[in-house]
Formats: sequence, structure tokens, C-alpha cells
Amino acid sequence: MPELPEVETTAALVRPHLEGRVITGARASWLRSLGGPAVAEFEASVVGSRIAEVTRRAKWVVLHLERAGRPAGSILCHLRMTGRLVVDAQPGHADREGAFERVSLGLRGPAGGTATLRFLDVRKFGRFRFVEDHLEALADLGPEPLGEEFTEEWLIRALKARKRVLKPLLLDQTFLAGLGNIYVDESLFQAGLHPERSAHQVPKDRARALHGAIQSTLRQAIEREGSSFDAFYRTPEGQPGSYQHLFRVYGREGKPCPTCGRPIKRLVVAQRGTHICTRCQPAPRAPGKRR
DNA sequence: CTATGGCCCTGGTTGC
DNA sequence: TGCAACCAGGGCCATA
Repeated sequence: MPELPEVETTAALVRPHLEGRVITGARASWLRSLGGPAVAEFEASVVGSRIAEVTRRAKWVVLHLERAGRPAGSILCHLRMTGRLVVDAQPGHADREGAFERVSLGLRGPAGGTATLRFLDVRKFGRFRFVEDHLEALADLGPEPLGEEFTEEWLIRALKARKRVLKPLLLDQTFLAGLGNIYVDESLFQAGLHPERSAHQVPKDRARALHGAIQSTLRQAIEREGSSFDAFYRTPEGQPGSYQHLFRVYGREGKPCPTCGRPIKRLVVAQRGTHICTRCQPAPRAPGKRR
């Protein structure tokens, strides 16, 4: 579920509760969440380390660890579809959410106070794993859409170089890192591009429009702490985001296009539900049309 | 290289 | 009301 804006929000809200704290214990009730090693091995890797910094890379939350002031690996957390990070100041609650806890870390603050970081994940697709070298572990990711490397010129050239359908290319994290199904649909709509166009046939001015659309969509979504439209995504504080109120096409099948009023259509592109306005995002070629 | 389909999981919604 | 089918903010892997 969570895409870049939701992960950015998660990292920002969890950061002040984690930075400077020391990990005093680790528990895992769903082994696969750890992405490989046994619980004991994971525990040995992280217990005793201090969380020096919390950052985001693409859809990953990165907890940078230190021992005796020196770098000591990282915890990489990917929320996938239903993952959440929450910090409890009090001992864990055994409510409904507690049932979805997959991993947790005990924490001690510099002043002595304790807390618990919980990784909750209904569908269990998410990951909460330790790596020695986060740069190596995340080396295959493409540029950050809000980073310096992602310029209009970069996008123009990168699109031209790929012989792929546009939407799946934008979802490919090795091409551009952080977009998911929602923000791709929203960005393509805003740029007036049909999701099934060939990347290398996108004209320069459309590529520029797409660049702007991606950045403005993500920035506005971050401002609103992401999108929430069912029980799943909540910020670590338990609040829903509010960007869903600004969706122009995603999840709006049959509702009027905000630009031209035509009903939004839903199609499937690369196995993903896809939402477009057929007028504002003209198809690459009129399929089956001849005369 | 690119594309496709299965798979990992659970829960909410829809339709008969 | 009951129940099956379908759907979901993701990504990996094997196969053409």
C-alpha cells in the first residue's frame, strides 16, 4: 500500500521517538518478516545498538545503527501493502492492533525512559530486516523522484532509452524509486499521458509535463501525510492521511473527470488496476480502428 | 531486455 | 443471511 508519501510520513513521525535510543531487545512473531535470519541472529545483530538516524530511501525506512559511535549496519523496513510502524511509550496494548504485530524492538532513551517500536502488518508482505550495508542492499533502486538526480532532462533521456509500456516502467523501482499504483495513475492523468503508451515515444514536452506532475503530486501528498481510504494505512500517530480527497482518477471509476467531466474508466495494465480519463489521456493508437 | 503469471497473505466488499 | 469470488497503496521469481 504505502508509497513514497506514506513512507516519508512514517519516517518523519517515528524519527523523534527513535533517534538516540538504544535497542534493548527484539521479538518476532512472524519469522518471514525478518527476511531470512533466525530471530536469535537478528537479535544479536541489533540489540545493544543505538539508532543514530532515521531516513527514507524509496519505499524503505532506514534505521541507521551505531555501536560505540561507529556505524553498525541498518534496519530496513518495507511496509509493502499493509505494514505500519508505531511507537508505544507504554507497555504494548493487547488490542486489535496487537494481533498484527510481527516484529518489535524494546528501546531505552538517553534519559532512561523506555518505549517499544512495533512493526504491524496484516498481510505479512512487509519486511523488517537487518543489513550490514544499506547502500549495497538498496543499490538497485533508481533515483528519488524528489532528489537532485531526477531532472526533466534525465526523464526525457531515460524514457527514450526504454522500450517499455509507460505505467509498468514508472512502477519499476529500478527505474524510478518510490512511485506506486496510486501516484502513477495520478501523475499520468495530470500529465495527460495514457498509461499504455510506449516510453520511448513520449514527446519531450509530455515528458516535461510528467516530470512536473510526479513531483507536484508527491509533494502535495507528503504535505497531507499520504492517502488513507480503508482501515489499513494510518500514520504512526494513528491518524489517516488526507490526500485521498484530492485523487483525480485513482479509485474514481465512473465519477466525472475533474477536467472534462467524462466518466473515469478503469482498465488493467500490467495486472494493476488503472484509472484514466479517455479524453484527457488519449490512447496511443485507436485500437481496432480502421477505415 | 521485456512481458506475463504465480505466489506470498489477510480482510473487506460485492454479488448471487 | 451465507458464502464464494474478487479486490487491494508491492515486489520477487520462474518462465517465455
